[in-house]
Amino acid sequence: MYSYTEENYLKAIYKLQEKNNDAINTNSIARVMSTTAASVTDMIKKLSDKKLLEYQKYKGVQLTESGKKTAIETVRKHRLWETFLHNKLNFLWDEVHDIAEQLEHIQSQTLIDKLDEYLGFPTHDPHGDPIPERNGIIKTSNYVLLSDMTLEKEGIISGVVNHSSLFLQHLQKIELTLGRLVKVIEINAFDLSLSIQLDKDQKIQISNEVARNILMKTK
Amino acid sequence: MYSYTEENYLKAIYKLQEKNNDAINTNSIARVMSTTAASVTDMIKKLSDKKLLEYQKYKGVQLTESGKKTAIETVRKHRLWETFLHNKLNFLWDEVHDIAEQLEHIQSQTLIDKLDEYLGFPTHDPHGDPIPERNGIIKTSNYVLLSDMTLEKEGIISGVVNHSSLFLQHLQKIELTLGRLVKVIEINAFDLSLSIQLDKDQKIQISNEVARNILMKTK
DNA sequence: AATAATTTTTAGTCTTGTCTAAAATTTTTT
DNA sequence: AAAAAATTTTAGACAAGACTAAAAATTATT
Ligand SMILES: [Mn+2]
Ligand SMILES: [Mn+2]
Ligand SMILES: [Mn+2]
Ligand SMILES: [Mn+2]
Repeated sequence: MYSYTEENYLKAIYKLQEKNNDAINTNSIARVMSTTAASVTDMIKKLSDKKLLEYQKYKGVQLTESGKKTAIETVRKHRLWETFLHNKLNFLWDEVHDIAEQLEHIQSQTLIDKLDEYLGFPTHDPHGDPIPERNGIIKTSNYVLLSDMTLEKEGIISGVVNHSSLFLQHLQKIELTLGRLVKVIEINAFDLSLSIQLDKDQKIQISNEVARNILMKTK
Repeated sequence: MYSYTEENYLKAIYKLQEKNNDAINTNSIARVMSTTAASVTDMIKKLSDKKLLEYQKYKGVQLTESGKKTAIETVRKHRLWETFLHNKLNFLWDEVHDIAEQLEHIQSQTLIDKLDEYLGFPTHDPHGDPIPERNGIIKTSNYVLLSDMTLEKEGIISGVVNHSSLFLQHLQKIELTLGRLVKVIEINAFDLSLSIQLDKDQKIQISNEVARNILMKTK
C-alpha cells in the first residue's frame, strides 16, 4: 500500500503528535528522521497529496484519520514483531528494536493476524509499550514515573521512557526488569537518588536519571 | 549489504544457473524477473561492477563465488521463513511463498541463526526443497519423477517441480502431500495417467501432467 | 555470403527519495 | 517597527531502478 519510507514518516509524525498536541513542524520531523528539512518538505507534500496528513506551508502538519490509521498499523506490527523476537526467539529487550524496524514493513494482514494469535494476543511489547489492537484502539494505562513516587510507595515496573540500548542494557544488568515489584525506601535530598527494595528481598540504589526513565504501575 | 533488488536478481540468476550449466542470457533473466531486457542489462552492469557476476557484452553472465554465496544466503532465508510460516503460523504450503519473498530480505544474521534453531534446524521447506546450511552447503537428494516410476514401485512424496499456487492447492485437495507413501498400480498407455495407492488403503487416479510435477524418494 | 530474424545494448526519460544552496517566510530581538 | 535570527520552502542536481524506442551485434535462414 504505502512505501517503506512513507510508513516511516507517518510513524515518526504520529509519535511526535503523541507528546505534542499542536501541529508538527518540519525541523522536528527532520530531526527524528535523521534527514534534512528540505527532504521533509518534499515528503510531506507527497503525503498531503495522498490525504495522509494536512499541510499548510510554514504551518506544519497534522495526520488525517487515514494517516493516523496507517501509523498505528505500523506501530502494531512493530510491537508484535518485537514481542515475537523476545518471547519466541529469545532476543534480549535491547536487541529487538532494529530488527522490528525492518519487519514492520512486511505487507500481509493475514501474517499479522496469525502472528498475533501465535503470540497469544499480547497486550504489551517487551518494553511495556501497549500493542494497538487490530481495530486501532490503544489501551493505555496511567503510569507514574519511578522518580515521582513518594516514600514507602510500592509499584510494578511497567515500562520505560528511554528506549536506547544503553539504558535497556543497564536496567538488565541491575535487574530492573518489567514486572518487578519496587518499594521506595529512601529519597536522597542531595541528588534525588533512590534506595529501593526489589521483590521484598533485594535492596539497591539508583540515580534520579534512571528513576526518571522508568514507568510504574501503582495501586 | 545488498539491496532488495540486487538480491532478487542474484537469486534469479542462481536458479537459472542451477538447471542450465552455460552462461545465462539477458532475455531469460528478463523473463523470470518479469522485466525488460534493457533493465536487465542495466542491472547486470552494476552487479558486475560489484564483482557479483562475470559479464561480457552479448555473452551472458555467470555468478562469481561471492554472487553465488549471496544468492544461496537469500534462498536459505526464504526457505527458513517458509518453514516458519507453515510450521508455526499454520499457513498452507501454497500461501507461504509470497510472504517469504518479502521476509527473505530482512537483514540480520543473528535473526536467521535464532530462527533456524527455533525451528529445530529443518533440512527441507514446506515444498520439500532443501534448506541451504549456514555454511552454504546444500544437501541434495536424487529424487525421481512420479511419472518416471515403474509399475509396482513404491516411494515417498518428497517435493514438487511446479511451485504454483494452483498446483499446490490441487495436490492439497487430492491429499497428495509431502511424506505420503505412494505405489504405482497401473500406468494407462493411452494418456500415461496413473492409478496409485496412497498409504496402503486409498486408491486414486492422477494425470501424467500431475505425475510429472511430483518428486519421489524411492528405495 | 547475403539477408532476415532475434537478441542485446544504448540513449533518453521517468519516479522515488535524497541532498545542497539559495530564496522566502516567520519568529525573535533590539 | 526595523533588523537579525531561525525556520521553511524552492530550485536544481543526483542515484537507484525502471521503461520505450532505436541502434548494434549475434544467430539463423536462404
Ligand atoms: Mn521499538
Ligand atoms: Mn518497543
Ligand atoms: Mn518459495
Ligand atoms: Mn519453497
